[in-house]
Amino acid sequence: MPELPEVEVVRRGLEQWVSGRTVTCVEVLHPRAVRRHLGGGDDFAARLRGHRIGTARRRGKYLWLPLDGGSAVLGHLGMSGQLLVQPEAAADEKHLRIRIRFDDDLETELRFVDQRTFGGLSLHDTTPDGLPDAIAHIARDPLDPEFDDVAFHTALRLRRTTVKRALLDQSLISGVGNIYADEALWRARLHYDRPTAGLTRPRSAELLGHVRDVMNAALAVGGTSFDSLYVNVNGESGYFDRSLDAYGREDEPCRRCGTAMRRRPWMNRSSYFCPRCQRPPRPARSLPRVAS
DNA sequence: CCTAGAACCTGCGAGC
DNA sequence: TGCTCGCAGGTTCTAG
Repeated sequence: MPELPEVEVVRRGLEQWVSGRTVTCVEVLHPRAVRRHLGGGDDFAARLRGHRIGTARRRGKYLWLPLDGGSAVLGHLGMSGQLLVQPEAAADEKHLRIRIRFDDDLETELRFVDQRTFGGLSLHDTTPDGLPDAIAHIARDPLDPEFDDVAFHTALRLRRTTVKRALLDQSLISGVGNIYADEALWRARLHYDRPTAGLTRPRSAELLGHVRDVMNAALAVGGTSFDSLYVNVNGESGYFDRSLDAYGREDEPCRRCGTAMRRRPWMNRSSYFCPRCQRPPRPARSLPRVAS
């Protein structure tokens, strides 16, 4: 479950069901699931054993479990990853990659399940503010109280790129993925191919406001799930798919003006937009030179 | 330095 | 029925 609201739903589940417990046993069933852990699967398991898990944290689409002793288990769900709290007796999932057991008698275990293996877990040292060192390059997310709106606008103006690319750039703003980018752009009536350099302060502030609004709305109903791939730690789906205005709505009427929504291939995926509310930028041409 | 595109995986549904 | 193709909520590495 890829984007910020879905990852936050998982983080809350981990905080409730895993934080405070002590690891006894770790089983790595697929090496790709720990590929970001340089020491490999055996090292991952050995370093985790015996440690108590602190409060689950998140930045953008990354989440982590701080351990006593100053390190942390960093997790990313990729495209199809799930973190599930399951009864120890429950049958293994087909794509179970990592199992973590605890020393208490709750008889539940933490499972990392991932069909496409783009996600994974790894162990890292943490910086003084508690951030795993491996994600120092990830920007704060828009729901972080310390997110710097002015710096974000300045960065947009400096980039020679387009607005959707910028929204998906996790070093500029984290947590936004393909769904919430399209939703925020639809709300802001901005075409995905608009150059960021032309955005005014009010325009980028408005866009940022829509990013926050749509993410908070999704969070309130447990996130977006089209299928059983995207679930919380108890395997339950969210309901925000019913409230999507742009993503996945090709040929359906725009909820503002009734025009048929369009889908365009974009960066090996898709962009959904209203051709009337979200007018494309003027065709690219060379910038006029200053008259001499 | 910066930006755009391909690569990394598995599975599902549509079309032939 | 069975095959191929296109498509999927992401990140990272490479080429230009």
